[in-house]
Amino acid sequence: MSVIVRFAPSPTGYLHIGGARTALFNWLFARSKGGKFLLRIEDTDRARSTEDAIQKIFQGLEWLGLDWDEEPVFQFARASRHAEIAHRLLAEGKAYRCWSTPEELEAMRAKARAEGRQPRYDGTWRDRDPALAPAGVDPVIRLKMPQTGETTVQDMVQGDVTVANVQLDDMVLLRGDGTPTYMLSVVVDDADMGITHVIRGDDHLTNTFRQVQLYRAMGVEPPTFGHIPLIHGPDGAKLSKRHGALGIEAYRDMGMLPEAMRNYLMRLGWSHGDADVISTEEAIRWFDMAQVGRSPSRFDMQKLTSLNAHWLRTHADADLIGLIRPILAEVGFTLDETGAARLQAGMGGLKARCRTLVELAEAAAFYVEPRPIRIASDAAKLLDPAARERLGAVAARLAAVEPFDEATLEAECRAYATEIGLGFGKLAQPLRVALTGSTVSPGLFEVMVVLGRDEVRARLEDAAAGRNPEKNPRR
RNA sequence: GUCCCCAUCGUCUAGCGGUUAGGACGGCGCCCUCUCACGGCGCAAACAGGGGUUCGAGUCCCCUUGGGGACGCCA
Repeated sequence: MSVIVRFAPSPTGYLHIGGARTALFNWLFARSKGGKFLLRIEDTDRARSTEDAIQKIFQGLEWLGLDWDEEPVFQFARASRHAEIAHRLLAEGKAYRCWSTPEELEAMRAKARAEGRQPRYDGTWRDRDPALAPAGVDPVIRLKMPQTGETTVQDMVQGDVTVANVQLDDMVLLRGDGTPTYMLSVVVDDADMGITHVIRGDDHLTNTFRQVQLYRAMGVEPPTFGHIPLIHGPDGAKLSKRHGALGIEAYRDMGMLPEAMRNYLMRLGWSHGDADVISTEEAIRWFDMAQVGRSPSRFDMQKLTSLNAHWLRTHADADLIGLIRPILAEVGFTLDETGAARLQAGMGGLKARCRTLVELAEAAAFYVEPRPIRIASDAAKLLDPAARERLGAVAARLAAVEPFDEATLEAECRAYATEIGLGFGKLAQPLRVALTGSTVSPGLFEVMVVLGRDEVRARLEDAAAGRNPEKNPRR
C-alpha cells in the first residue's frame, strides 16, 4: 500500500513555524516513500476562518517549497458527509442523542474536578429514554465509548501509548445545530482521503485515543500515527508571537532562504547521525520517522541564521543579485546595467560577509548608490582634514596606475603610505569610508577594481572635497 | 486536579550495555589580515537526583524532581 499523508491546517492565522515543520515532516515522509502529500484546509470554524489566512498558508507552503499533490480539500464543504456518518452511527446504535445543556456539562466538569477525577461528560443520556428529552433543547450526537478496557496507540514516534478507557468520555460528533465537530471531521476526512499515516504535533496525542475508537465504530482501520514533539520558544515556554510563532513569511522578509528554513526545521526533532547541514535532496533520501526524537525543542534564531549563511553562499552570484533586487528596490535603489555588473563582480566579497538576504542587500548598496555616496556618521569621523588631503593625493596617483588590478593598486597604496610614513591601516580606513561609506566592507582593492578607475577617483575626490551627505545609522 | 508525553554541553543533537560521551550553533583564545567577515587551529561546556537490574549503565526498570501537552457543542 502506498503512503498518503496530509497537512491539515486551520486557516485562522498565518502558517507559523510549528505548522511549517509539521508540513515539512509530512512532505519529507511522502517524498521519501514515494507517496502522496495532500492538503486539507480545516475551515469548519466559520467565525475564525478567513480567505486571507488560506492564501497565506498556500503562499507559505509554496515559498517553503512544499508542493502538495491533488487539489486541496476544504473541510467545510464536506459537512454533510460528516453528518451522514454521525447519523449512521446513531442508527447503528454506536452513538446516541444527548440533551444535556452547556450549564449541566459545566456542573459535571466542576464536580469531577472537585472529586479529583478527569473532567468529562458523565454519560447521562447514554441509556436514558429519549422520550424524557426536554423541550427546547437541540440534542447533540455523542459516540458511545467503551467503558472498560484500554486503548493503545502504536505511535511511530512515541511508541506504544496506552490509556484506560474510563478516561475517555462520550465525545460529541454532531453539534446541536447539526454541524460536525473537529473530532468527527478529521476522522471521516482522513478515512475518505485514504490517509495511511497521520503525522502531527503531539498536542494531538491524547485526542488520538478517542479518534481510534471512532475509526473502530465506523468499521475503518485507523491510520498509523506519528506524534512529533512541539517546538518551544527560546525560554522553554510555548512558542509565542515575540520569538518564533511568527508567520513563515516573516522569515522570508528577514532574508531567510527556503532551503535554510527547511534545513533548520528538519533538524528540530529529526536527525541523521552527525549531519547538521542537510540538503533537501539528502533529507528526502534519509528521512525516517524512527529517527524522530520525542523531546521538545527550542527555537534558536542563531542556528537558523548560521544555516542561512551557509546556503546563501551556495547560490550562484547571478542568482543572489536576483534575490536582493527587490530588497534594494525597497530602499530606492533600482539596478541599472552598471549596478548589476558591479554586483556580479563584487558578489564574492559580499556574500562571505552576510548571513541573510537583507544583510546582503545592505552590504551591496554602496555599489549601486549614486555619487556622492552617503557616509555613515561614525565613519565620517575618520575623514579629518589630514585624511581628506591624503584621499586627494591617492585619487591623483590612481590616474596613472596600470594595470588597474588588485595587486597593482595595493602596491601603489602601500608605497604611498610608506612615502608619507603612515601605517597602511591608517590610510586604508579613510579610503574604505570614502569608497563605501562605511568602516566595514569587502577588501579595499577588490572594491576598487569592481568600481573601476573613474568611479574610484570620483568617490575619493568627493570625500576629499567633503561633498558626501551624512547617513544616519539605520533604524 | 486527572490522564499522557518528555529529560545528554546555553541551544539543536549523536549515542541504540563496554566511548578519553562525538558533531553543529553560540561563547572564548590564537592564526590569517586594509576593516568586517570567510577560513584554519584550539579551549571551556552535558548524561537532573535517588534507587535497582547487570561483570559493566547516558543507554534497561522504578521513584523523585523539573518541563510540556490534553482534558470544549475550538481546531
